[in-house]
Amino acid sequence: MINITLPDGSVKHFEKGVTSMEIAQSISEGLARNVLSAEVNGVVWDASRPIYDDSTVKLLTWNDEKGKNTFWHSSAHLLAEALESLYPGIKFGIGPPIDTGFYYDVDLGDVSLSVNDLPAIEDKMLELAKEKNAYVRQEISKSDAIQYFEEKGDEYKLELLDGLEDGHITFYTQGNFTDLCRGPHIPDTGFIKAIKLTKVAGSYWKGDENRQTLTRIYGVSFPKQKELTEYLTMIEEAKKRDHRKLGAELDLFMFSEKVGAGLPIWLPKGTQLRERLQNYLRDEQEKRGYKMVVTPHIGGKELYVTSGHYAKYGADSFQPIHTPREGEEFLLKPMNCPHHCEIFAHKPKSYKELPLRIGEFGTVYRYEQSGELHGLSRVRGFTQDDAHIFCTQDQLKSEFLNVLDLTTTVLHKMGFNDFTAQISLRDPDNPDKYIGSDENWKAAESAIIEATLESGLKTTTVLGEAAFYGPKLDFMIKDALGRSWQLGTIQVDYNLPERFNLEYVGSDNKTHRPVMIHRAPFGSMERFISILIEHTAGKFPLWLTPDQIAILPISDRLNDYAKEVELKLSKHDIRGFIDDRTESIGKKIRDNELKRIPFMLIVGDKEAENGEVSIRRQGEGDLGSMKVEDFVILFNEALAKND
RNA sequence: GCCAGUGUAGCUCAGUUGGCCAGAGCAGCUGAUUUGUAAUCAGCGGGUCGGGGGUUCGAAUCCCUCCACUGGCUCCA
Repeated sequence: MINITLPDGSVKHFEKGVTSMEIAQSISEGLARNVLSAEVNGVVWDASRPIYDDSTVKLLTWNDEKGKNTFWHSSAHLLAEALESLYPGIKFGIGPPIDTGFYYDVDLGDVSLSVNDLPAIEDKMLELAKEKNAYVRQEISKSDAIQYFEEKGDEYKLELLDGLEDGHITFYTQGNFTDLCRGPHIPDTGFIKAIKLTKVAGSYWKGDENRQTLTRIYGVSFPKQKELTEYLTMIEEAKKRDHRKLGAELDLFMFSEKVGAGLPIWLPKGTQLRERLQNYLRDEQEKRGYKMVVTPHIGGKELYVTSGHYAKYGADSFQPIHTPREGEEFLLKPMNCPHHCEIFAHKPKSYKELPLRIGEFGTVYRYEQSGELHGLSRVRGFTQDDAHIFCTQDQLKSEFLNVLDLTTTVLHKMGFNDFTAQISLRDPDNPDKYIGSDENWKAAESAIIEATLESGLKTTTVLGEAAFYGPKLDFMIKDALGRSWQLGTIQVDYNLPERFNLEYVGSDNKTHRPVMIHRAPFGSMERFISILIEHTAGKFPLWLTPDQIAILPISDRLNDYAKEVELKLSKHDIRGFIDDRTESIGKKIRDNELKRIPFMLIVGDKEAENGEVSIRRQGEGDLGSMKVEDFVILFNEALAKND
């Protein structure tokens, strides 16, 4: 007999070799039907795997992230089985679960797959799922495993096997499909009731663009049909919030092929929004001791040779601008820091001037790869809410905390509460990718880690994601479709001060090298606004939205009264417009609802007589009539609540 | 940049076994209507079918190429 400890702390006795499934059955049949896998002493196992020693066991179902992972991992195997039966002879890369669903990378040889082929594959998967084939685990020697895949002719699996240690290799088989796999898996394919293959994409083997292109098939699966239907509805709703769609509907921005791909054009409404954001951010920064500057959109090529950027990015950037003077070359600025370094170097600096915080809404141009462009999120010309802080080594941590406070303050003001701070450090296996000394890197990395710890932010740490000149902290946030984007960024840099030979005179009357922090709380105005649009579905906070009110006269004869109302409200800094088109009131309401105008003020003869307006709140409907003065109060209350 | 897909009027879309002057709704314009909480009615104008090249008696439709966009991959100073 062995002792099994359950999450509630209770201990039950079972025969040696009991499975998690059997433990579930001992609790209830219903639970047993829903067990996907189990966490045994902290490791996720197959529910069907025998347990031989005293253990702590947590049964995992669809309600556990780890249970879902098992489910989706098994679904990837089912996809592979379906693919192999439909396209015999294909080779398999990897097929992991992801945040939502799973994918499998396959080499289809000469076959080219499109989304039109997916329904047939789904059907095959469902057919195989109905067979309720068990996922059977098998420990196998490395030589036998190699022999299996050599006979099958799957060089990808052989390459994966190459990195595995003999004695720790397992195969999983369900139906006619066997895969090299660590597991675990769900008991049988019958658990998978609903499947949607969502997209086909190219991917590089091992993520290396110099290696084979594989076909990646993405899918998502569920234990109940209803959950798939709900998921699909959610995706449809998310698409309605897409900033590219809303940006066009709300007349915020546009693109023009003639102007160029990835070069957003801000329309009047979008410009109002953007400038209000900038003003807000400028105020917050000036409160924190930043000094704003303006620098040109171009810079001499030597500037970027000095900074080191020309050597690293020159070939893949917008190419130099030439002038009538032979040999003279300028580059569109891809970042603001070299200009700011020149500002620092302009006059001798004393330690008394530090920290020096130089801020600029600086527009930069980067020749992003064509396949990368994406609405406002990834563009070739964008405006950073940039600043560079020059400080002493001692000031580094407090400056870092100051920036963390600024960033979290502005993100919260915008209603973003769900973001993570990603600490990006060096790839220890690839020191050649980075410039700067080892000591400096270590000092910078520990400064970031310490400050972030003190701030109490939700963090993740990723090795190998650092910039080439220093480690960084990025604020990651998700768009409507769950894709993760980097917004704000804070980067420590020991490199540029050296390259620009920046110095200050210390209290010891000796020269010292300042430390530099690059930081942008929004990242770029473009990307920030793209995320803001998706999070608010176009219903911007009242203080920020381009038009706060629309006055809708019921007929032409009320236009004069509408103007009176508009004038009164503008004296209270309430902005908007009169919709005096010769349209029915129903039509005007509909149009202004769709434009997400927060308040509609409907004025007819009754209102004009009494000095009133009839209020309609966007998305809520009629709030009844009130005096104009009372509306001002109502409006200011809504403003105060940051609605 | 790579893989796959898409591109017809300002917008959403129909039209593809190649064949009369390429259609609809919305938007726009003109006129009528002066309207009470999500679309008033009528008339009119509007398209190099993404650009270029080719096949064909004939191309929106088939082929090549370039561009843009979409979904991923890679990249992101």
